[in-house]
Amino acid sequence: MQAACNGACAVVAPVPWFRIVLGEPIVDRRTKRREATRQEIVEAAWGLARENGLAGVSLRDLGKRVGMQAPSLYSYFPSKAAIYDAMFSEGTRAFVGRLRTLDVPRDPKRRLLSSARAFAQFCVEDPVRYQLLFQRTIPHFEPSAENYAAAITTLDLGRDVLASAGITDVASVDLWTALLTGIVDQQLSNDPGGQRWTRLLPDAVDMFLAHSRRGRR
Amino acid sequence: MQAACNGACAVVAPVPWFRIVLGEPIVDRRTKRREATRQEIVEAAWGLARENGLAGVSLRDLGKRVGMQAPSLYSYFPSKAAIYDAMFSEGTRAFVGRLRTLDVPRDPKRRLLSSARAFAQFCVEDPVRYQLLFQRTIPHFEPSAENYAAAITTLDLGRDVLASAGITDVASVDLWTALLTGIVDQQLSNDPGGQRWTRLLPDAVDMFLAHSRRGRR
DNA sequence: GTCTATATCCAGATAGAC
DNA sequence: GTCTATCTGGATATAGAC
Repeated sequence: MQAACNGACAVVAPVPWFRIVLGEPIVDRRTKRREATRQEIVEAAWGLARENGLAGVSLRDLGKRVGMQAPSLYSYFPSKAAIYDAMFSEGTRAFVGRLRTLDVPRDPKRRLLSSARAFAQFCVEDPVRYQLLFQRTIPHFEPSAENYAAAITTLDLGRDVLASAGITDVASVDLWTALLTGIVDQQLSNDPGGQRWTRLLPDAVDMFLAHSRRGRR
Repeated sequence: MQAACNGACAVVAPVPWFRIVLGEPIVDRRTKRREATRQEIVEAAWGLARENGLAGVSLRDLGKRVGMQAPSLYSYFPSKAAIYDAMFSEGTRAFVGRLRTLDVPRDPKRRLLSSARAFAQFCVEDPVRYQLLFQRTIPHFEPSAENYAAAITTLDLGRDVLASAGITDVASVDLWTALLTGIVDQQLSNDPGGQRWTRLLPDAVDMFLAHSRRGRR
């Protein structure tokens, strides 16, 4: 394939930008292969992060894991931050995908509990992903503007669930996010792998709804 | 005792351990001076940590700040971890000191709110200290066994406050810690310097007490 | 105790041959 | 695209003179 396309078409991209924007499949074999390798690198990075922590991902180890030398990674990503960014992007996509599979019960209480469980489950099942997406603890990395924006709109979905239960005032929403993230955080840091805190979710929903209803009387 | 005094008096300890434990003043001039320098180093380390993050404390910078070359620090601490440990120890001492200044209202609700406010205030006023003491996010550091034990017994004081309000079951205690730490965490990460979440504390206490009382009927 | 000099190790990133 | 070799800079820690 290299031989069939020497010289010119290495420079000129055969796929116009609007086809990418419209989400059409990228047919060019080389681009496809390249994308597959990028994906492979990102997955290896996740593996390393789970083993050594997010900050423990080095390009040397990463190269070793995908079977190439560290500098070769720069053919696929312009910097290490770009790799983190790709991970971040993949994480938010996974989160959106998870939300889509969620059934939406009629009863507000069930609905709130359902979404809370989904969120907690998503966080707890992959602490490193949680750390990258929701905590901002990694030394010199911040997600790119577009990725960050995507994450924000994603988190607004949680607000919508509350709104559908008739809860819209800022104080209540803030109280709910504090309660939910507090449960997740305690679970992850004090009983990783268990469910000492996540099992309190139904209790938490009861408590919260009773209180916010009382406040609205 | 070796363990209770690592670093400072590791080589020659002119002061018997029980005098330290009893809190008697250390009279030896050399030891006194040495202790003062150690304290100076620890304070400089806090300053650096507040500016560059906990992981951003390097021995080079630290030496520069206290006016000595980096290797000279090893005359005062056997390792960088020992410096973190001294910071950790100082942090827990500050926390205990804070708790002591706390008035203890008769009314359980006021008492709970009072302790919650004290905890939140302590965390929020120095995020780096909070990170070192209560989150365990710093790369290769874990507090020494004794320091960790001290911190644990300290945190048990929070449990005692709940017990004095008649709340002793694990689920309720866990729910309370999740709620409290969730508020602090949201405050620190989403509105640093403000009080968007901490001002919800009275609300949170109301909600929690109403729910736990209902559960005990 | 403090210094200089250095050891050792690791990181991300670049240059240029092939 | 991938490699080797290297640059640059950072870290903790040690050796030994003074």
